[in-house]
This record gives sequence, structure tokens and C-alpha cells, in this order.
Amino acid sequence: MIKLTQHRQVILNLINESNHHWEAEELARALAERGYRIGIATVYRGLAALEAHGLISSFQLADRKRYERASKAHHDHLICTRCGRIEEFVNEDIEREQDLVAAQKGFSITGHQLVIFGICNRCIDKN
Amino acid sequence: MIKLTQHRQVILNLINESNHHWEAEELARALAERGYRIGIATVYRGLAALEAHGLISSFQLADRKRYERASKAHHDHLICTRCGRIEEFVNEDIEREQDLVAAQKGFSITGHQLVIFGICNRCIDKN
DNA sequence: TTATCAATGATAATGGCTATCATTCTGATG
DNA sequence: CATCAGAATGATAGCCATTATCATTGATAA
Ligand SMILES: [Mn+2]
Ligand SMILES: [Mn+2]
Ligand SMILES: [Zn+2]
Ligand SMILES: [Zn+2]
Repeated sequence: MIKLTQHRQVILNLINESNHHWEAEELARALAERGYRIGIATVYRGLAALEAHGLISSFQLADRKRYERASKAHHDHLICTRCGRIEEFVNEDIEREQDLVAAQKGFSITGHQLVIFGICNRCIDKN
Repeated sequence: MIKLTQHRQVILNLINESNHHWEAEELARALAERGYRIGIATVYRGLAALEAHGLISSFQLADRKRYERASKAHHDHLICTRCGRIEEFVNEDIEREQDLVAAQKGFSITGHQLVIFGICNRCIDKN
């Protein structure tokens, strides 16, 4: 079992109390703002440990990893390439078709990552 | 128009003559094996230039970019996490559903990336 | 209390990629 | 040709997210 140290608990709480997709440095900044003095290496290690034990989940976006609550059903992401806004969605048809594709190709599917890129309505309205 | 120097032509040929998803260092190695002495920076710059002009295409996989022929219709990828084998697929249902999802969320879709992870049949048979 | 072992923090190292800059090519132009 | 300008190249330094190292601190159990 994972040892939920104070530091890790704080990290976990921050993630659990939000609906945000955190990157490591951003989370470290948020912790610092709240008065916690946690080394950046500890943040990275804490995130890895929490994820390894299923307490949070993550996905790789471009060059950085994003962390979010694990207490959500599986979903994929829509990202506005203008403002960075991230929306979540679930589409059963897509999920089902992916299973079919994998079966057709003789793959035993273990996961997938789908990211849709676009410009969100807020950004479009700004024009 | 892009200047197709000898170096860039060689890089382009290698990619076009294969069905491979090349990473930059791997391609540099292949070039060296064939007797071409091309600096690694030139390989990176050549790949970027070729892609910028639509002569090759790429997608980001984990921490490295993969380059492939541009002379293929849009497709997504299935990756064996055991042996690294990459298969391609096209699924019109998935493509259509993505458009719907984007529309529902008010996004003007510009692209997507779908990677399915799994264990390929060759790897499964080895057990 | 003591021994053990994990967690932490500061910081060095890693790895893919880009920037810099001096040098080499290329391809008009006179 | 000779010259010149701009692009391409190569060696290498720099960048940046993340991981590794290692000395120190902390928690737990005997
Ligand atoms: Mn999410
Ligand atoms: Mn492909
Ligand atoms: Zn936006
Ligand atoms: Zn395989």
C-alpha cells in the first residue's frame, strides 16, 4: 500500500478538489501559493506514486503530463489550441469501434488515447 | 517552395520507400548505415522542413515524434506496447463521431490524435 | 532508544529537440 | 569566370520536462 504522507495527501486533495488537468509545475506553484513548501522532486515523485496506486490518473499532452482525479469514469479530451481549455467527453460508439478495430488487427487492447484539437466557442466568439 | 537539397532528398526517399514510422535518431542511424554523413541537426531541420511543406507527416508518440510518408490518407495508429509494432487503421464511424462530439461541445475541430495501445497477435503467440 | 527503511530536498543528469554561429553551398548577376 | 547574398549545414551549446543521485530527515517497529 502507498504511504499517504502529508505531502502526498496535500497533492491528492488539491487534485481531488478540482476538476482541473494539472501539470506538475503548475501544481507545485499552487501548493506554494497555499503555503506548502514541497520540493519539486517530491511533487513529481508524489504524482507518480499516487498514479501508480490508482489514486489519480494522467495523460500525456504534447510534452507534458497532465494529472486529474481518478474518481471519474473513463473519458477522452477536447483541447482548444488557442486558450488551452480542456473539455471532457465520452462516446460509446467510439469506444466500441476501437474495440472492433483492435480485434480486427489482432490486438489485445489495453488502452487508448484520443485527443481532439480545435478552437472552442469562447475563442471563436472573440473574433 | 522548399529547396530539396541532396540531404533532404535522401531523407525524403528513405521515408517514402518505407512504410515505417521513423523517429529522428533512428532515421539518422539508417542514413549513416547507408553511407550518408548528415549531421543530426540537419536531420531534425530537414524533417521539420519536409513536414512544413507537406512532403511527410508526423505524430507525437510519448516523448518522440514519428515521421511517415505523407502519401497516405488520414489514418490512426495501433501500437503494441510489447514490441513497438505499429499498425494503421481508418474507421469512418470514429471520424464521424469525433465531428459530432466537437460540434456538441462548441469546438471548431482542427484535428485529432487517436492511438490504441495493446499487445499484438505476434507477441501474444509467443506465450 | 535504536535500527531500519522510506521520504524528502537540492541539485546533477538525461534525452529529445532547438538555437547559435561559423563555415560551406548554391545559384543568380555582371 | 568572379562576386555576392542568402540558404543550408555541422558542431555544439542551450532548453526544458522529468528522473537519478545522495545526503539528510522522518516514521515505524522491535
Ligand atoms: Mn479529464
Ligand atoms: Mn501511420
Ligand atoms: Zn479556447
Ligand atoms: Zn507486439
